[in-house]
Amino acid sequence: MGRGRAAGYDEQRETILARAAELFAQRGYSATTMNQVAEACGLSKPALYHYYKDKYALLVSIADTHVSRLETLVQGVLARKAAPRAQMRALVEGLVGEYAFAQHAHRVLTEEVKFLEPGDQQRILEKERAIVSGFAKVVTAIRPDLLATPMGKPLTMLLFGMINWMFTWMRPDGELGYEDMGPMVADLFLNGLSRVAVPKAKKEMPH
Amino acid sequence: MGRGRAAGYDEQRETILARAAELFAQRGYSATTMNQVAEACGLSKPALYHYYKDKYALLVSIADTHVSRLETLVQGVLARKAAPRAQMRALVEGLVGEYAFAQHAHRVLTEEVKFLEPGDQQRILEKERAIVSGFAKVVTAIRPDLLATPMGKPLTMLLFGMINWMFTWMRPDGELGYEDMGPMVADLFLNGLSRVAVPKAKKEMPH
DNA sequence: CCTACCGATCGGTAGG
DNA sequence: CCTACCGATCGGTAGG
Repeated sequence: MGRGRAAGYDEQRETILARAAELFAQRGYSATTMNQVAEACGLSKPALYHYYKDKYALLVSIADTHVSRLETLVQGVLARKAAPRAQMRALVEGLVGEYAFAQHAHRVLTEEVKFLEPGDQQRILEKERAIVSGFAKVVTAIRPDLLATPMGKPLTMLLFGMINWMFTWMRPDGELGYEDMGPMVADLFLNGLSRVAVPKAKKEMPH
Repeated sequence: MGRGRAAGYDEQRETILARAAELFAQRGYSATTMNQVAEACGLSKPALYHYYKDKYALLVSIADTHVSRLETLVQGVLARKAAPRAQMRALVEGLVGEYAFAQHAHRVLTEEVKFLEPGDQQRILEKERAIVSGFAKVVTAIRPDLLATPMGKPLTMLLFGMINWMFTWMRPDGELGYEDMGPMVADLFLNGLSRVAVPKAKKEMPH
């Protein structure tokens, strides 16, 4: 593709996005300068602006690309009908793998959403909600009794906490790699979930 | 106490710290302006600078105060000798309670550490490591067989993930409050931890 | 002399 | 694709 565009235009855009994601993840969106992005890409600042309209376009593109990949992954797992516990393992391992593949983009997605303008933020949070819903559906398939409680979503979010937090403390040279973590997380969560107590007489909301 | 200082000086400093923590948590350290901090405190900017040397002093003070409270809490629980599982419940519920009490400071501690200068960052990460160590000690007291594996610290960090991530999704008007979450997290983790599989023939590092 | 503050403006640097 | 800049806004401080 690229009639009218130099060969390598799209590749260059992807490279820029990856470098920008790394810088945004390390220093934060608002503390990263476009000079730093340009330098990391081996480009002059005007050259950088040839590929992306402005700094904000980089942020939106990183978040959009990543959250869409995650959503596709979740829909794919749910489409393959399987036992709930097997689906949960597939979801957890798939998500950990996706994050390992794009850990900088993932940290940007989780920590820099606050810099998105309302419209973009809403669109991306919508996709995040779809991802969480997919997980929550499997959680309540494993523990149908939780449907009568307000615990389904909180338990699902605890699972996301384990996974999302991994990328703040794991080091690539650590003893365990991402491929070890997926099963460990699934194990811990599934074993815990099976036995979580349902509080009796959980307060019904008055309205 | 205030020989030479006006009455209310220390109270004013605490108020400023709380307001700054809220702004830093919402907008990020580097995107928050000293004008915004001053305005949130009902002070002029020069008045604000009367209480804190500069913007950076606010960040260090927020992080230091909060991490020290957490460390004190953990040491206190460990000092009261009790059964490991009871200690774990006390740690989790204590930590969740501390976070609920200072959720803005907590988000600053977890998300804005990157803006600390190397010396300050090291001192604070040291305290964080002490906190994690306290938890890890109880984890291996519950599952002594994990001492022979590299899983003790990762499992502990999964627990921190559940707790730290709570503050990104819980809403004060949600169906469940922080007082409900502590027991739920402890339940999920303890039930899961008891049954986490130890992979056989875990790779020994060659050096 | 002190503190607690205000209106105005400084030197530097950001995105573009 | 570069040097050279701009409009604006930042953190921090002067005099009073």
